Amino acid sequence: MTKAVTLADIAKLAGVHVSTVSRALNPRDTHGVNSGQAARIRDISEKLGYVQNAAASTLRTKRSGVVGVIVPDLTDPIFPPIIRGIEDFLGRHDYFAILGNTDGDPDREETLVKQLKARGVDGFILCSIQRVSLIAADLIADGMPVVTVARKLDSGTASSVCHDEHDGIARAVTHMASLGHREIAYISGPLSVSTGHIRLNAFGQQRGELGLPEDAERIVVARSYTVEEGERCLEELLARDSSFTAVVCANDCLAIGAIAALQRRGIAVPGDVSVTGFNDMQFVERMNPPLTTVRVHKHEEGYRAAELVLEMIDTPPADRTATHTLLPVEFIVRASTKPHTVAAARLTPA
Amino acid sequence: MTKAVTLADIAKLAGVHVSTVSRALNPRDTHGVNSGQAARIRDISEKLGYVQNAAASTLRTKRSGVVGVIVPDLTDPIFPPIIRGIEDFLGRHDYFAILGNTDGDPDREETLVKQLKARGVDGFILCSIQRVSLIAADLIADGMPVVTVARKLDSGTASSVCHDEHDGIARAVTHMASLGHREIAYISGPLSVSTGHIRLNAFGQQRGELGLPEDAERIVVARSYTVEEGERCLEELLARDSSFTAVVCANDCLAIGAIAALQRRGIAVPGDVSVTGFNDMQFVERMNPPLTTVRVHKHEEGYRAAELVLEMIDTPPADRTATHTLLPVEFIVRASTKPHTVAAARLTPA
DNA sequence: ATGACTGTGGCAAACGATTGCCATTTTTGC
DNA sequence: GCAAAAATGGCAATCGTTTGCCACAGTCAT
Repeated sequence: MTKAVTLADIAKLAGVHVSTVSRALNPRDTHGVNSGQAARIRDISEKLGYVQNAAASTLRTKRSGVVGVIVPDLTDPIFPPIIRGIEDFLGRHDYFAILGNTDGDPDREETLVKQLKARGVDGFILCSIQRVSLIAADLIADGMPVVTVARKLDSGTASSVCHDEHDGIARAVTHMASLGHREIAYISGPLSVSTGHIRLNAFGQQRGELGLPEDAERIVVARSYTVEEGERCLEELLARDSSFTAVVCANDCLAIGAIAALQRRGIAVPGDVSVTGFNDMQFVERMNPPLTTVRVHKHEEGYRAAELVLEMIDTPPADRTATHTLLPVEFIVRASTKPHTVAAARLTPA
Repeated sequence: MTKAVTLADIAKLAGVHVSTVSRALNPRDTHGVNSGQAARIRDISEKLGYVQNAAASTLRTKRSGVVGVIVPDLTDPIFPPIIRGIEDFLGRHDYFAILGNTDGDPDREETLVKQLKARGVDGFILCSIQRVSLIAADLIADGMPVVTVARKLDSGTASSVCHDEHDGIARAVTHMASLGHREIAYISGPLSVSTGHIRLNAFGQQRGELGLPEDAERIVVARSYTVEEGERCLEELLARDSSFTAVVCANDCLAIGAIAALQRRGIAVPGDVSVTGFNDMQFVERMNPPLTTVRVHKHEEGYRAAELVLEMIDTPPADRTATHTLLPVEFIVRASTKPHTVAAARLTPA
């Protein structure tokens, strides 16, 4: 393993003290170095292929250039684009991300946060957080920069970057109504996370505003945002009452599960029942049927979140103020929804 | 920001020297500490909530507990499960991964490697590497542990974890042949990466072994593993000669693109042309039509790769020996392939 | 011309953990 | 019971950077 070039090596070659080299190489240092001298030093450093030893620098400055990113599960297709956005912004500023998966387990999340803190991360981006989180509260109380992405804290104490989920769901409901559907079911996400909560509220409110019949039986809450839960919830819905002609789902995975369950029972989508999702995950436009859904801008969401943490890192804790960014959504009509017809209203389970 | 507990804090409380504390807390240290004393120290450490300062430890030991993982693009659906596998193994051993995206650009890869080295990563897992790579060679020559995953070096100098791609393609070709297809086209991946090279060879060989007609016109090489390239390659194929009844694709994205191009021209899949993919990405079973493909075990692939790097890290460079793991594949028949019929053989572009 | 100031450089002390070496005590072997 | 060896603990150096402070010029204002 070739030994790395250090400041001392450069100093010796340049015939100056290491502190001078450090200053010449570090533009942030207010202590001046003769510009000719500085140029010469930078030259030598370049020639030797110097790269700063991150560990030493971190030890001294307490700045690691790393932010911790915690997600429930990287393999959930919603996260890769968000993370990519985060990494793209961080990379532009010589920062890196360290990733952790919680699988939705708050204990695991706590361990992860502790480990990442020990590793000296400069801030956290949390995609895993529930509406109320002791972990996040502690982190913030400790002066650690924290931003939540795609989710937010009820308390609003952490900066967040989310989408206008209320608008997204409202548009889905309006779309269904404009297609003539009146009996609209809803598969909600878990209410312990902001997305579940906000979207369910939005559904209820928009249904009211459009004067659609209210029926608590037609709302079922999933335990997680998964295809399996989508299937289970749809079965539950059917078990309760099968007179709905449309199902609005709190996200794409739930919608995919719902569609699978419907199709398995011989109920055509959108022939008999229309379904919408939320997120516009990759490839949902190629599914059978192509999914009508709410498009969110995942890359930008992550990018903005990274921007926010880096800003916070450069702001003393006392001067920080939580900002809540709401990105606009788009509504994408594809083939999983169609106008309501009387014939279709008679569901005919196989 | 609450000040972190250090060894010195514990030492003061325990009335011993910091070196003793360090040894008591570090099971690897051969220098013994009286077990009663050690227990007492561990107790105090526990009570104070001590967590080791990673920067200091890294600086001293040159071990960071971080491995660099470099992928072309995290949002390519093949990578998240692999990375998850990597992280799962690393996490079990108190290691973390730092991720970098190259977007297939070797320059970007080089920069990334340099930055990660400066950050003191203990090893690299490369998913981005081409068949011949100066970067990888340098890294290895430098004594850095390197394992490539889902790809390998022609030189074989880096350990690798891959799937039996030859078998995968052979099975796809055999499947097509057993369905009665004889005019089989192939959309290859870029030949600069091992997957492209190996799979193309496998196609040629298996086609020969089954006594199928050979026709160089029916092979087209994609510039990247993307849906767009799949579409372009299929158009190219059609432009050359449209008498094929089956298309074997080097991966799922290419297959999805090929199917899209076919469908856009009014050619039914699998009615007129059968198509296979490779990888069995998430959700391809729900596409239209559900994709017949070769399943690879992505999580395990990553998991094994992580296992390998950690082993290498614990082995002095001189004692290391490159190992090449070949995981078995499964062939999954779904609905994008069907028996060849004479009627279907007449392609009728819309 | 003198004192204050600015520009530039060096010195040395951190940061926190690890580890080779020495010193002491205890244990062991004979 | 004695020498040799093992066990245990402390000391101090070290990893590579950063930064507060001091020192020495040369510059400027008075």
